[in-house]
Amino acid sequence: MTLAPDLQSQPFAEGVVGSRSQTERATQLLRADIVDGALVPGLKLKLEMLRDRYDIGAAPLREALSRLAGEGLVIAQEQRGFLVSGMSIEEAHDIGELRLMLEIEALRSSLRLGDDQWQTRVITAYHWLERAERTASPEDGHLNELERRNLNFHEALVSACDRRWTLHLRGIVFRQHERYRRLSRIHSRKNRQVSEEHRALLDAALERDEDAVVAVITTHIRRTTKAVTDALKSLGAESQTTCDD
Amino acid sequence: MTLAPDLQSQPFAEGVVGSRSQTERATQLLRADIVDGALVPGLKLKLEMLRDRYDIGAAPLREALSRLAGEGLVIAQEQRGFLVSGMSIEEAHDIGELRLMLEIEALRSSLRLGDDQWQTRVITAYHWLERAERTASPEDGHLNELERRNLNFHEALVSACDRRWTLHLRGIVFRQHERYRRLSRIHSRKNRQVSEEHRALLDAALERDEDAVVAVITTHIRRTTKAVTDALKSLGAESQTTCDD
DNA sequence: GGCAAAGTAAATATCGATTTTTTAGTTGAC
DNA sequence: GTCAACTAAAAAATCGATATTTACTTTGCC
Repeated sequence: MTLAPDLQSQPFAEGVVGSRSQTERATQLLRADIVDGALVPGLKLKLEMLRDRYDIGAAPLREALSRLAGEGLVIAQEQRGFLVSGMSIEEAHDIGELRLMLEIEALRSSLRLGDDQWQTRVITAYHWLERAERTASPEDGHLNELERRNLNFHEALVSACDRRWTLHLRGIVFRQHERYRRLSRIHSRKNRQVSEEHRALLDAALERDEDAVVAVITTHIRRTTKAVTDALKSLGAESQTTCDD
Repeated sequence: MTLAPDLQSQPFAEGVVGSRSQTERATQLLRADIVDGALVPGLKLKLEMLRDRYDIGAAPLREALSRLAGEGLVIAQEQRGFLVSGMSIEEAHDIGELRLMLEIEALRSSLRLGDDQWQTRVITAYHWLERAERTASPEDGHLNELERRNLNFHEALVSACDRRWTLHLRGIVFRQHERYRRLSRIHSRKNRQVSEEHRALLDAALERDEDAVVAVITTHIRRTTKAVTDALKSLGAESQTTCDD
């Protein structure tokens, strides 16, 4: 069965705000703002407010919100509008484990199927990330850039996986995980370890050593998740709400 | 037919078609029609057609479709409307394995946390299902009823799980899996084995024997998935498309 | 003063009409 | 005959206005 021709290849997929449709634009903007915390967990998403913020009409906004509700970033409350889905320590843990499971599946498949192009994508993405990791600055724009390149690298690693549903769910969970990472600004610290893990990931991937990759990714994700829950605990910052209506 | 006694505990309070909002109604109707195959894979979902079919305006329909796109049942094509997401042998396999993974996680958690109420729910749901399984008839309405009670039973089993995201993803995948089961009418056959597995599942669950439950559910899901892919192979019926934008 | 009912303001949900884009069909030049 | 530019019809996306529903505030009663 033919693969989607145009969707995969490009490393720098997201962020294309130049979409022709308002709905698409709204979806991307909202997603970005929720993931990076500009729209805080539990916040009521009033249509008028969003209309002002993005200069997009109510209809496309509602469609975008519905879409995000399907992904679980937003909660749709019957007759009472939408709100940013909550975050909690328990969910952080849940998400972390799911991310690990899905990432492992996707990586295994990708390592088996990856061809030369894949290899090139991985190497390119790694160097791009590595460059950003070296210049550690707690500045905000840089943090965004780092997160973007991190996404890009992990995406490249699994980009040869042919299991569409695994990738789909992985995408949903990855975004949630990123949201938690960002909430608990764990970036500047431990950068050393994380960088080393990325390097190890690259090496093991290029060797097609599945077990090694799994071992590294497990440490990598578990460490991150641990840091997130620790940060949340000390923050005491929580909110509730389910991930579905 | 009166519905399940208490559908609360879990995130997915389905089945309530009497919702006040058109969007909710549309979401449920569309979901049901896609899962049971009334709207076939790959079908273009034209707004006018849906308006006639459900007597619901375009705006709520579009919102419902966006929601389903987030869940992966529907594909949203920029500026070219929506279509029912495709089905293929490869995806059947992918979905099957994901369902297994997620079901295991949810079951483990549920078994540990389940209280008396949970036990009651499980037993009730089992008997309800068992009654339908006994009267095997290939008639259509009965098939729907069977699938409904099957859903109800499995939902009851995991209903004590407190991992919201696991449940959310499990829900998405369960629906897809059901869709495949239905596409390849594997119901009437093998009913014997399936029924036995349900019984084994019940017993092991009430014993809180995690490993036994995992063993049974593994056989159960793998068998089902195998039957689905076999049926698809002989059917030769496939269609493509990705599950993400 | 506290509580409940009524009324007002705010926000959501939905419709109908308009604009834009895509798809299909046709014509005409090479 | 093939391809491309143009045109007409269809469909999708979006806006603006209206109808509902919810949230808030005031008022009247005990």
